[in-house]
Amino acid sequence: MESLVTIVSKLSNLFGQSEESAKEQFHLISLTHTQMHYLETINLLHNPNITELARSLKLTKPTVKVAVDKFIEKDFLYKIQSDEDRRSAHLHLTEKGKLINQMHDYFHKRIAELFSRKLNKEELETLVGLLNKVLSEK
Amino acid sequence: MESLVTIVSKLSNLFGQSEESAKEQFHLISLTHTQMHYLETINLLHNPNITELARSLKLTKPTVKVAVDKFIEKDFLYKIQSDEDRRSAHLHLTEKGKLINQMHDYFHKRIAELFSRKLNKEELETLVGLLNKVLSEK
DNA sequence: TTTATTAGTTAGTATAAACTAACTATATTT
DNA sequence: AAATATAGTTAGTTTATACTAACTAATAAA
Repeated sequence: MESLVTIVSKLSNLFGQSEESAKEQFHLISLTHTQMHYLETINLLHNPNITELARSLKLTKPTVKVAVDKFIEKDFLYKIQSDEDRRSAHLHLTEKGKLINQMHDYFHKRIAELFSRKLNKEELETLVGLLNKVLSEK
Repeated sequence: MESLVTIVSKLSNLFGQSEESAKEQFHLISLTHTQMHYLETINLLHNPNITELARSLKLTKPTVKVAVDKFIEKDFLYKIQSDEDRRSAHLHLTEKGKLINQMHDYFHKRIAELFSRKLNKEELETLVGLLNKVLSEK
């Protein structure tokens, strides 16, 4: 059990460092952790309005409004007015905003590559099977 | 290969969520990500002085000084004047400051428990072996 | 011993990140 | 039609996070 906890700790560090390095690679160092979280959440929610985004982030609407305005200013986001409800507008990621997803994909690929490099085909299949079991529901 | 990247992505999410939930459990939600990073780095460096901490965090000394003063104010850190060099002081974590490490330990244990719950003894040994191989040097 | 370097601090500035209170305009309920 | 609720905004405030420039005190080099 002791060795398992140690491995989890090392794995956690690997993920953290790998994400940091991917962030550099994609020239996203200027973004704070909070800002990354905004863009990730907008991507996850699929063009939310400000109310939905604020609820998901557990922040107030004025707080989110200020942040969103800065993203629009910096060309990471744009708004589209809703047809159904003219009070509301949906947030969309620009190409620049989508960089964050690409960065995540890259970072996951890099770790997958490390796995592939260290293990042979058979070992890799075993590992995938076991991790799938760990990550399965319930 | 596709499935491996998917698993890495899920694993990454598991780690992220697990850390968030551990942070709540330890009443550390009031700390920002940046502040967590300070305390983690101080722990890692083992009682650094401000110059060493600033270098490691890649920030200027005045920036770090301001942050450290707030931590001292809030009883997360204390300073001990150096005997060898009377200009310098070493930073120490208080019991409250050490909560961050305990939180990390807890979060790693929780993930280790999930692994143990989903796999039998034999599978667990195989997984530990494979992950060790992945995490080995070079 | 004078000079240069180093550790830490102080002061001033800028931006990010959060809040509450109060507002406008549109939609919904009564 | 009038009252209520909702989406978004504006204004004002606080604290965190970063910087540069300039300083004091102690140490190391010339």
